[in-house]
Amino acid sequence: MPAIFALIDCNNFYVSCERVFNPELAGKPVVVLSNNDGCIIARSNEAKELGITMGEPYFRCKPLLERHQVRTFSSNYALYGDMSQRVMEILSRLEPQVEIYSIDEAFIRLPLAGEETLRRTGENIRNTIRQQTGIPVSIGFGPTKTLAKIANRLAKKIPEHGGVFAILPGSDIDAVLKNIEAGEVWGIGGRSTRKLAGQGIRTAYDLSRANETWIRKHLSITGIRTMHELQGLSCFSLEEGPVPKQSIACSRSFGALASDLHEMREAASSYVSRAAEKLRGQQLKAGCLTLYLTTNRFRTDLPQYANSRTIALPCPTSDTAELIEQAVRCLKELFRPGYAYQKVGVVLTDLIPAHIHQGNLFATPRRNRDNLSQALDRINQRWGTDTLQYASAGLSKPWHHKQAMKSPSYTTNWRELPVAQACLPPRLTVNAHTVPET
DNA sequence: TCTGGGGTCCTAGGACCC
DNA sequence: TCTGGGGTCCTAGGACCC
Repeated sequence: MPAIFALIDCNNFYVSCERVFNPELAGKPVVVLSNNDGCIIARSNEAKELGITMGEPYFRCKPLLERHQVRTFSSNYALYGDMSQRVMEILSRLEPQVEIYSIDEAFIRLPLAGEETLRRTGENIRNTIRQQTGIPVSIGFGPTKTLAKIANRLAKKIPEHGGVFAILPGSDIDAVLKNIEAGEVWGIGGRSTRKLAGQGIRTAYDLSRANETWIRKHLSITGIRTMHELQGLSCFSLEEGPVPKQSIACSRSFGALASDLHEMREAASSYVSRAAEKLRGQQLKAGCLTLYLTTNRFRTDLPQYANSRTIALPCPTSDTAELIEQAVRCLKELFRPGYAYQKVGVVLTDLIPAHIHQGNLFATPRRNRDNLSQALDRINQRWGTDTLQYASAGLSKPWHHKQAMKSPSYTTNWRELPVAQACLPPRLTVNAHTVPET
């Protein structure tokens, strides 16, 4: 049966999450900053209109933000992650075939139908999500994922579409593609855009009619797929169910540049702990650990150094202590005194399911500490991150990143629940903020 | 002074095998 | 003087995504 794809995309997702619990932000310019309050990663439409660009360093646009009284937030991933889960659950209730593509996007696949039917389906999804979470979404339909992405962009960009737009097979797709720049196409980044422009390929339409041999040579097989998708030939299928991860990483920029091995060791231990927690959360073990460190590449006035080291673990593991031990070994090898470091990070790879036990003939067997890890995770889930942690991660954490303007974790922390006030009879106020006895 | 973090896929080239 | 062909695996680097 012929099918059609739809892309459901939350509008300005992080900003919308902040607005759900802070209605006075509606209609005002709002931005959300990256970790460490480094740069802009989400903007409300009002903020976009002020000319604030994606990825712009905060310190550079700060005067503009202040001049226009733009409400500025540090990123609050506990909130965004939880809101995302709610949106995806609703979508999965409404539609049988769903692929969660990112924190704020999902593809669905549904039987091909007429424009009116699709519009009604789209509006129903849009209204249900809006009503049950407060998050506004846009929906684009298309015969391929790439075309659904373009339809979504148009649903968002042109207010007359009311947040839902369909590109139907058999319709005048070329006319739509002629108004889309090549660089706006999913999978065509900055480098490819420049290469294409050199060949006079400027629009999505041009790309759909380009010379395949040239595309194959300069944009590889992925470019060919994108080209076919623009022609309406589906090359990317719907990935349902969780796709097993190839790697799990954790890294942060320091709040201030660090040149002390002891501080770096604490940070590395802390990131390893987080990565190991994720690993166990997905019932995986890692066979390989990479540690990397780098100075601040923007500080050209300072000496630069970046390096990484990868080691195969004696046996695949998810044990925090063991991973910390290996990471610290790498760190000591990589660390050079005399540099101001900006970041250290850890990547776990060669992931295998935790229930597979592959021994190593030459390694000294380790005590199985799965029970310890489980207890650790349960305590931290129940009482909050880092209630219990390894001492090597340090307590004062001077390297910790900035997060000066974070909103409360409204939906994931009992102590930060929003306060609802009912003022029914005069002078009687009910404060519904409850904190469980601990 | 201050510039994020976590992922995926593809390719070319080297090393190695028979 | 002459020096194959076919294949795999690994890695680093590039490009892209949100």
